[in-house]
Amino acid sequence: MTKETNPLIRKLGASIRLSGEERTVLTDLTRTRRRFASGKEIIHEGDTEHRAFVLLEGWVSSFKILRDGSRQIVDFQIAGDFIGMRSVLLRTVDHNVEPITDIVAASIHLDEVMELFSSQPRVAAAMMWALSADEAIVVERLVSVGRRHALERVAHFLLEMRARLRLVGMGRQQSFPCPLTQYHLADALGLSAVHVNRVLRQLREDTGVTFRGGVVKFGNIDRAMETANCDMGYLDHGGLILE
Amino acid sequence: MTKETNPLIRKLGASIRLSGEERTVLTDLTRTRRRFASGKEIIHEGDTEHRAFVLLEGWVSSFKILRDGSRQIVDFQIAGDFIGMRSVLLRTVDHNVEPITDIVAASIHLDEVMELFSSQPRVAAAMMWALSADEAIVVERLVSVGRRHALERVAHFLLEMRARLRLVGMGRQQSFPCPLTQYHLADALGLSAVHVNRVLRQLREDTGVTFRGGVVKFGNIDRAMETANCDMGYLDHGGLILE
DNA sequence: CGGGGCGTTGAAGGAACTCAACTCTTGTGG
DNA sequence: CCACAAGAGTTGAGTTCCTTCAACGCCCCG
Repeated sequence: MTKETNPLIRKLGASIRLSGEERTVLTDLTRTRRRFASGKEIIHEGDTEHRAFVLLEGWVSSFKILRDGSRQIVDFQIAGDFIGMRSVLLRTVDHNVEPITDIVAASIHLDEVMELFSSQPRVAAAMMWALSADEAIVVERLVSVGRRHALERVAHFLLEMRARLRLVGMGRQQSFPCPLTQYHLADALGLSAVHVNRVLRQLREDTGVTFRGGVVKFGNIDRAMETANCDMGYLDHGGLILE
Repeated sequence: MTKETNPLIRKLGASIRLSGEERTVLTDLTRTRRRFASGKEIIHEGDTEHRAFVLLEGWVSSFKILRDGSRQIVDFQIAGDFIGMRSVLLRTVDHNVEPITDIVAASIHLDEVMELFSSQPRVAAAMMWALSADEAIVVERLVSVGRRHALERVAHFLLEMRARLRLVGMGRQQSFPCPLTQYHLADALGLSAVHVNRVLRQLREDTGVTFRGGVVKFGNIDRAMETANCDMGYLDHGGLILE
């Protein structure tokens, strides 16, 4: 088997063993590719036209804006992740999506997905599995923001991104590329940017983690894990239960 | 049409117009009923045996426990809500579920749901719609915990529960039954119980909202809405987009 | 070379927490 | 029927974590 370059296939392949036909279906599904520039919102809260995508390259953030202008980032998406699926069945879109980098995404049509459920139930189940895993990430973020201290929150987040990226073959054991700013961290973790900065410094001093120049490096993974006070179990779902 | 008493049918009926046959299917799905006592966990984190339910009577909480013993409640479920669906496709269950009151629930088997997708695609879509709406609630809670002050958070939460209960025909314009304690509020909203108590007092003085004796009463809904700084749009999904 | 985005640091203030004591209610068993 | 315990709610005092405000440095790009 050649090394898989389609990140969706790579990701779903982690949950079930995909047949040749199933790979073809997924390849077809991600055929209509489109580029979007960083910083230009592709989905807006309140839209009635629903758009869903599979992200193939780059990073995006999904977020909500409050009346007072503050922002809560719900999650970041990386290659292989779905975008906008959560509200695709609802009347109006309930969040915004903005590329953090320039991205390549494949647009998904609701009809295609519905069709998939009857023609390719295994693939559909694998999609549901991936969406469940995405939801688990949001839930874990809620736990972080609700009950963890800033230091734990940041350490936990960086380890989470490391694990997610490795799942789609990006990043290494001790580091990963990361286009986020400290403002992104702040808005994702319910902190102020100033405090994120201070916490990053402490994290650097304590565990050798650096967040600079678009790269996150871990000096000592174990110490970072300890600081995060977490085992990342919710990310390693170990394949779809159907298999 | 007689007044619907099955809360699942009532809820899904809000998203699509259900045919007689579809109602029958849903009635069958919720036929195997079981009682559980309050306080006795019915789903545990780490379980490999997966159980999903539809809640028919009572309230439950879904939560995670951290190493230090603190608890983050992810969401409460009320009549008509699904329980445990999020991790039903994952290898291990990633959260705990505990009845807050004595409950009646119908257990759902994965096979039945899979079957539903091929035999009753409209019903399946309605189920997905409901699960999307549930996820929207979790996302909105993340926004609350991340970016709203305690007073807004509590006001917002009480208004949210009011809206959810009305959707399944429980509670009134100005009040609803609520078996939660201040500790539940605290753990759901990322606050301490002591602070919840103070905030409830302020809310009572400001807007006439009372939280006592198992009942929440709103003195002045509009002022409460103002305090919550929110429009509840994410709850009113106005039916499935397919229709 | 000037501006803007991002990062860094200090100082001061505030929102929420912890600790601790006390009250109120409820249920239960003597 | 009362005593008592356990759970829930209330309040005060002191503390901590995090925020806000403000200033400044860096670096890249137009």
